[in-house]
Amino acid sequence: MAVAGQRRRRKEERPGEIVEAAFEEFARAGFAATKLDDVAARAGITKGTIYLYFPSKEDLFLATVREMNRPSQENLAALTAAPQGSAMAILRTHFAFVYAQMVEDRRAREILRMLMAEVSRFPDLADRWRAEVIGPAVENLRRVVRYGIERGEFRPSAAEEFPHLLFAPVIMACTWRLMFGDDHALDGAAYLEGHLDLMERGLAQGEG
Amino acid sequence: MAVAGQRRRRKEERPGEIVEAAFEEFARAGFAATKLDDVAARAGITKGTIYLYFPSKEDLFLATVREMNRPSQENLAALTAAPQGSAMAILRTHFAFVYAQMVEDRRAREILRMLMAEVSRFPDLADRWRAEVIGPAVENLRRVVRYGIERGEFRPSAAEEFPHLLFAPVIMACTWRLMFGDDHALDGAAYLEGHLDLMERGLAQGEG
DNA sequence: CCTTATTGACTGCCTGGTCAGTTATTAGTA
DNA sequence: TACTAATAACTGACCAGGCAGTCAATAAGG
Repeated sequence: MAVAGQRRRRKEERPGEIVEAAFEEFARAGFAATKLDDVAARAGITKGTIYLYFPSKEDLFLATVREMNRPSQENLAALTAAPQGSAMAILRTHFAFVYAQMVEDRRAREILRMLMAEVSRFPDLADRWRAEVIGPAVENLRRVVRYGIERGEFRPSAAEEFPHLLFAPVIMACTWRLMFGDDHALDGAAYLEGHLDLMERGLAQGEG
Repeated sequence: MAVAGQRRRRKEERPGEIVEAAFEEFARAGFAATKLDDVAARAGITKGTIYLYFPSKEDLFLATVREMNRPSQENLAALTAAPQGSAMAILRTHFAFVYAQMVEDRRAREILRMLMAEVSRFPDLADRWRAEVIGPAVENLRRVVRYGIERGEFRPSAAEEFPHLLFAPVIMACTWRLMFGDDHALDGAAYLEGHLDLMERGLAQGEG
């Protein structure tokens, strides 16, 4: 067995390790300012090795974003199940999960930052992200709203056309934390509760 | 009088022209990827001239962000006047203005993008922005919510602690447009109307 | 000993920043 | 008004350093 710190042949693990290191560096410095030497150092290899697995810096960036998106894509499937019970209860569960995923988890936030920063360099990346991740998420949310309306639980509202309005506080919290850091983050539990409360009142059938 | 296209001495106008050109380039390419030669070309001068007015690329970036923030800062003052009439009416006017300012105006959106992309490089920039621009805006919104509660128009809600929740759809629309382009922008008027409608229902005193 | 994953020194290009020189402008003089 | 001198805004050629990408040499594994 090879000694740690020495050269080892690891064809299988390398790409994942490189992407992992690349994510940290891209998130820290942005695409242009990231040095492949630093990525390599973080992965415990040298720059040359990166080029055995990725043809260019741009390709490495693309691979990184795709890889980091995978968990949320996979989790989305579970949420698309046929709704039952109170629509509001579904929304509660849904948003509790989404908060944990997008606001609390640093990686998801950093992906948002990276995409926003680099869309002009990779226009098709944003398109794919919308088509594969965001679009379905919006559609899923819309389905729950419709379900609530059919059930007589919700009134008809703009939330049916723009489920984005319901999702907005998540993006707000995400952006806030990205910009002002963990120290100034909005209090997670209270904020989520407030979000759900306002949403419930906003959507509810009421006052006759 | 000097002929157009020839060298001219313009000590007064230069800084503004350079900042203007820098904004376009920074917005297009981000901080690291922006070339000062391009900025100079856009401003109709050469790189050397930039260094007569700004000591470094970083200083130019800072000056650019500050300059672009100025209009929204100045407009904010006008909105902080003593509230009167329906609180909801104030919110309507307020958000109509904010939409025009932040969602429709490309420059404000690009500022958001630039700040998000580069905050890690300029931590004090984010701090100042929060202290000077965002903080007062949140406070202003909170004042209107309190006014509405005192008036018996609004119920007590999380919007008092987190006015962010009311502002969130603006950030959402802003972010959406930044990422997916003008072609996929959310329909401005209908979206704003939906935002206001949900907000009104969410905040309103009602159902006894 | 053969294969191949990995290295690390090397290249060429790019770009932030410099500075000696150039030219428009203004002030001074007649 | 015409000419000259002094000033300083502006230029552009020029470094110096950094970094993406290359490749011949090396060493681990079978």
